[in-house]
Amino acid sequence: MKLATWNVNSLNVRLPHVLEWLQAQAAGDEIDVLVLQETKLTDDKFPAQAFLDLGYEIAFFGQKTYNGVAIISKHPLLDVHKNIVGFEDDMARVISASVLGIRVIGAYFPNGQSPESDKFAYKMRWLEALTHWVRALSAQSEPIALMGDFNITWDDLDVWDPVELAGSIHCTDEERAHFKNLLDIGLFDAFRQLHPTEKKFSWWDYREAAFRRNKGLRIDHILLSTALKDQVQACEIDKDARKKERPSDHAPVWVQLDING
DNA sequence: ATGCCTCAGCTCCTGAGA
Repeated sequence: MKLATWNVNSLNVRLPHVLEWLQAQAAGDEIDVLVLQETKLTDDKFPAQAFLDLGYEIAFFGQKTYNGVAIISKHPLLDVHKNIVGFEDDMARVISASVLGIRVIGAYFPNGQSPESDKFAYKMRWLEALTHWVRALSAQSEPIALMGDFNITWDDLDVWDPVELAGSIHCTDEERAHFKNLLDIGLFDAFRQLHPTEKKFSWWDYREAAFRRNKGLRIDHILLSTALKDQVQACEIDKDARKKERPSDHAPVWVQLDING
């Protein structure tokens, strides 16, 4: 079973990339579940048919201009929820479903802008609510796959220049403390589990030729319940997707699990 | 140059992203 996450920065612009990527992956082990962030589409504009034509089921939750999330799945999507249950939010940031007995959560974490801003305070409240909700979910029997654009680096290995970016957004102690709280629920970082010392990034700024100079961050993550630890076979960041014409600023991340389906 | 690039929208500039 292969799970993936990708912040596409406008599905309207990136739809051809996503379809091409799904089809290219299908040459090996196909993607079973893909969660998307920053679709930037209201639900009436979601390109549902394109995914249905490839044999995928879909669930989506969007809004105009900003945010917007979706789940694309080869298997039935059961018990779909939009946003963090129990947290009032006027932004479309989370969609979750049960897929083959796994509680899949696709999330677009708030950016936070800068530690002094109101947006950072919102990010802290949002993270608090997410952790509370995921903790409640973890008390149930289903293992969890929390995937998406976290907008948080776990540690300095995830940062191209940890000295220059120390204490800046995505790298603050407060954000990383929330990341640790999520792990403490009983989740592990699939990429780091398989690549303990590799400095690899999932996002590069469009500006300053950041991709060419590999000035990036690893902020897109797949956290899995520890019950799945022995089943993890591979986890990679597909940097090639960032090399395409008109790419998203994020690369997709996928994990292969030794589970039927 | 966080004035750098990209995207959406009450679109020819502005706000936001990270």
